[in-house]
Amino acid sequence: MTPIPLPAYEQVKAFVKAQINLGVWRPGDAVPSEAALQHQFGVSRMTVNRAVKELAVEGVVTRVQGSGTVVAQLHRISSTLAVRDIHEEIVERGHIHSTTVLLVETVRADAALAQTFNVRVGTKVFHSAQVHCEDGVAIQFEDRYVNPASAPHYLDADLTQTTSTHYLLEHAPLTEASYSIEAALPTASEAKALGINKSAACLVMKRRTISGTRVASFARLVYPGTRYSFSGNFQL
Amino acid sequence: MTPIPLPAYEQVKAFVKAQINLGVWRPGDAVPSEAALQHQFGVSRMTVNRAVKELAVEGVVTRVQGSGTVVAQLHRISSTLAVRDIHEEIVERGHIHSTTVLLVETVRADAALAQTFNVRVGTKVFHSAQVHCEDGVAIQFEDRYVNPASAPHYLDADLTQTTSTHYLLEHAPLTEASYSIEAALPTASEAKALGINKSAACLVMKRRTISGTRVASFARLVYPGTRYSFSGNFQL
DNA sequence: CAGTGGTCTAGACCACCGA
DNA sequence: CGGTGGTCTAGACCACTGG
Repeated sequence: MTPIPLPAYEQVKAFVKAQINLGVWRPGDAVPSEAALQHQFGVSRMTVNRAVKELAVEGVVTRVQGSGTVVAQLHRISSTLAVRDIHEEIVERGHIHSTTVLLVETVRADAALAQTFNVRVGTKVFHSAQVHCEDGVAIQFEDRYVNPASAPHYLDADLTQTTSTHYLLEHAPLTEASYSIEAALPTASEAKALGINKSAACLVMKRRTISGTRVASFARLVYPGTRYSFSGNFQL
Repeated sequence: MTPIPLPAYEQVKAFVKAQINLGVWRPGDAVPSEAALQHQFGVSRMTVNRAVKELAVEGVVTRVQGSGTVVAQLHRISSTLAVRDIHEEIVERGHIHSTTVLLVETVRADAALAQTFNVRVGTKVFHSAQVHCEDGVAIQFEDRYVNPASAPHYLDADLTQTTSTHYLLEHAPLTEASYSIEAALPTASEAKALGINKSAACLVMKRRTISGTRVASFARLVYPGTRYSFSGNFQL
């Protein structure tokens, strides 16, 4: 099968995972100590340590210093939900990305915006709205507010040539982000811009990005439920 | 600040991340080689290797054997979306979980089900439907099909005492799962069971789990959009 | 070819846990 | 206290990349 033999640490990982998947070791059971595995496989402790450490990172086992390693109670069904630049995402699927810029303006922060950006009410904030299309079909409405302190020249950006996500990553290095995904009906203007019915369910992602010590941007991304979905795969 | 000094590999990681976040090293720029960092910090190569390897796993840098290490082009905004047992999730929030079992039955697979489970049309498949409540408020409709080959006694499980997720994890060790999240309107029966309006947008998660070589279960989970959201946080 | 990262060893010291 | 995992070293050989 594999002309190139697996690295030693992968063999150790495979062995441990096999015991778990076959039900030989059940959740809560102890996994052999590093010393035991070291002798069993005839490898150094560093190698065994790497194998088990990676399994711990993957959530397959739980380690407690001084106590030992046990099979994780609930193999959590988790996977990395990657939030990418919409342009890259579309191009990677081999499709054509186009965008219509609906609005670019400067506004004064109201109470809600001020709280989001952690600034005083009345502070200037940039605002843009656009629709992203994949092969001509609208799949995302992007309503974004940008902190001028993080990207002072945001209004000069040509959003038809560079996505705002990309522009911001270039000009305000990302240090932190938080998001939420929920379902909602579109507003009247969103429905119109997306070309969908007002009663069509949409995925709404709200995302706040932080650059350094400042809140750099807040975006509300609306996806028609029938045209877009998040998906993921999880192994182990 | 820190009474306990950071491990050496963490110091190396912190240094590299700082250079990136401060904009000293831009996306695409080369990161110093392991040998260079080794001399700069006066630590062994294994330690430097661990630091940079972890940054690569986190997506901060990209490594190519023989070529070198560069700052990742797009710091992907990604985070682990953990899909947990609904019971655990509710209890962890300090709330009370209750469930109403609407249906438990055996059905014959139609074409779609047969394809999902990779079995022949007409094969027996278990089916259950229930509503999960948090402090008495319905937050999830769970429509689930289970492969008898993976969990032959699923029908005997008391779903009011054990969630089906938990039961399946106990009886059919999880090896793989895939899911998708989209927005949709509930079916008439789902709306009724959840006690929501038929035109209320919902999050719909479809999840297929694999145990060993068999598809163990397929679930359709419907969350009222106004009562539930997925959220996550991402750093670095 | 020289430089890079990928893997591995045979030690070592430490902090922590449970008995 | 002995056993555990967390970290670290100073070497080493290899596969791969680029010029």
